Amino acid sequence: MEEHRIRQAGLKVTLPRMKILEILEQSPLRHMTAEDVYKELIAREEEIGLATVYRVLTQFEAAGLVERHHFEGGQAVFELDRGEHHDHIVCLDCGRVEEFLDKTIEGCQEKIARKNGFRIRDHSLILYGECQNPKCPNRPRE
Amino acid sequence: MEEHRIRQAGLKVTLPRMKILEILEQSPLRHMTAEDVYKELIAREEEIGLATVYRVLTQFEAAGLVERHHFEGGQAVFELDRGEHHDHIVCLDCGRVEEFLDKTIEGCQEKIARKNGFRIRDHSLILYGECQNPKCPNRPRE
DNA sequence: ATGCCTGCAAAGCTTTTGCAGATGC
DNA sequence: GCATCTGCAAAAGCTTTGCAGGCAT
Repeated sequence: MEEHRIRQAGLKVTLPRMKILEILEQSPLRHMTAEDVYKELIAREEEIGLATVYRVLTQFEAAGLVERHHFEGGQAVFELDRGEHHDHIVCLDCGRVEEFLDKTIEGCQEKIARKNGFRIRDHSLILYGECQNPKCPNRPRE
Repeated sequence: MEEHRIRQAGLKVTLPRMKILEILEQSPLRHMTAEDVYKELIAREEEIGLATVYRVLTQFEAAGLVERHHFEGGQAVFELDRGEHHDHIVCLDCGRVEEFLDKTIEGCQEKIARKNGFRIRDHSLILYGECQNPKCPNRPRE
């Protein structure tokens, strides 16, 4: 349950934190912007400010509870860290996000880092394309 | 020369465009922020506004002359498109950027896209780590 | 009781835009 | 000459911060 994970992160268990964690766990969108979370709070009639959403998400990130990604489009998206690393493939038309993990690629990255004298601390791999979902509006971005 | 490439992009050949393209070609930094370009213009005593730098870089991007990347840190970086696709490895301590190309990874990406029913239009692979450069300040980011 | 949290409003940063004058073709 | 371009300043969009009051422990 949320309470424990928040306390374990060294944070006080407060209503905003509980609610935000709950939303991240329950939402069908696994990748949400701060605005998305905020709107969902509004929908649930919670009186929590956008600034708090940002603060809490940043704290959760520092605590390793969530990951922050920078997809195209300026807004950061947040995703609950479920412990399984993966990369992303994003549809440029409908915004759908799929996750994938490729052992070969992960291995190559290590090799490349070594060859360049780097110790990898993190990486970001995002594929952008057009998905074949029939419901995808497949409209070119303006 | 610059003149031809600008005209070919369907843009009028103007002093700001020439200068900006020149800077991108001459700078030892292959990855520059708009601010970097602007500062270099100042250094060269050109009276070109930051807004123009952004406008021109965006036009160059649309024309395929430059690529825009979003490394960590909020600012976009621009890089002359020299025709050879590559990915990036960025030092979190000193900001140094190395380029690499791995055929295996590129191939895997295609395979992953196919498996997920996507047609890839673009991708972004950035490794973040610590470089072993003796001059690297190797200080942890605050 | 104390120190951490929150809401609000204001500020910060990067990037974009409106407009009037300037410039390339 | 006319459309495109530029500089300036203002606006926009996302995110952070200051502050005074509120809440968890």
